[in-house]
Amino acid sequence: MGVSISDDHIAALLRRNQLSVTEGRRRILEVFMEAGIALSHHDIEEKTSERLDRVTVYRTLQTFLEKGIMHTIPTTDNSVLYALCKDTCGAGHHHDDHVHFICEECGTTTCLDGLTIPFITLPDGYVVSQVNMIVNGRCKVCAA
Amino acid sequence: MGVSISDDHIAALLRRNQLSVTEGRRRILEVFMEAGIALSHHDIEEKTSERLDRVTVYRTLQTFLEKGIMHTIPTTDNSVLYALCKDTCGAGHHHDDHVHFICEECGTTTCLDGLTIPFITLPDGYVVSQVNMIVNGRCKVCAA
DNA sequence: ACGAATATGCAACAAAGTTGCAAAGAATCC
DNA sequence: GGATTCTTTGCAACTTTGTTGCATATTCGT
Repeated sequence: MGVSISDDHIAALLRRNQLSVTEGRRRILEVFMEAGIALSHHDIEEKTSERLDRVTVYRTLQTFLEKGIMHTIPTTDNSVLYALCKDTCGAGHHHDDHVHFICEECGTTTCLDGLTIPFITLPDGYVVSQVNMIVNGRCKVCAA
Repeated sequence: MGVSISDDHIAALLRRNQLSVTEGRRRILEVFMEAGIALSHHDIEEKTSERLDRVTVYRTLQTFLEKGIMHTIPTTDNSVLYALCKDTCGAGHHHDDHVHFICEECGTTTCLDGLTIPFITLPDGYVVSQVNMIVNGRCKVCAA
């Protein structure tokens, strides 16, 4: 089996973050890149089952979060969503300042990368480290 | 045991929302009013255990959400948080447009009622129904 | 105070997430 | 390229979280 260009890209991404290149990590990153939207743990399990153990998926996502390869997206219901970070994100410094959109109809969550979260001023004494903005509604496809 | 003023207030709140006044509902609302901050299901179980069944807590919170007595707050980790709505909220029309603050140090989540979420314009085709804004950082007490 | 309607607790279950450990797989060094 | 070392994976067992059906208890209207 040959290694395609995007496989190389994935391998490079992993090595850049001091992670060994394994089949499981490759597969999970592929799933995210193909999907292009934010995915829940459950989504990932479905798309990789018969290949990866539940526990492996948990641990891999945890690792990706720590390395800053992915970030989580808060949702109004219980589910935690994971999404790939832009290349400009590193382990320490996240540039995760874009708006997230969750469609009530089709359920997909997209990163609105072009839309920066507006700056807000908190009451005295509060120190801000991260701001999240989640918009619920109907997406381009469903609202049409 | 006499009925205090705040008990009366709680009873009135329940009746206003077409809910019968029960010991469990009273207790849960009391817990929230005493706490003054957003609580997870787990928090509530702890503070009401020996009195209320797990299932009752789940069902009561669900009911409060439906009636608009409470709202949920999204968090970057898994947990779902519940908070009392302002009196101006009703079942249909939520005025839940304030910023939520989660302290990384003490873990408390507060509703910054005075801080309204700034208006944003989404790309063409998107229909907005709700906007959430969650700020992570250090609260007044912990940052001092 | 009585009867209808609703809420509660229990039990059993389903789903989600965690931990320890042995085996398999990657990376390193020669 | 092959052995060694370190990391990752899968399995099993478990904890936590959330759900459902049903009998009992509680609330509310009259």
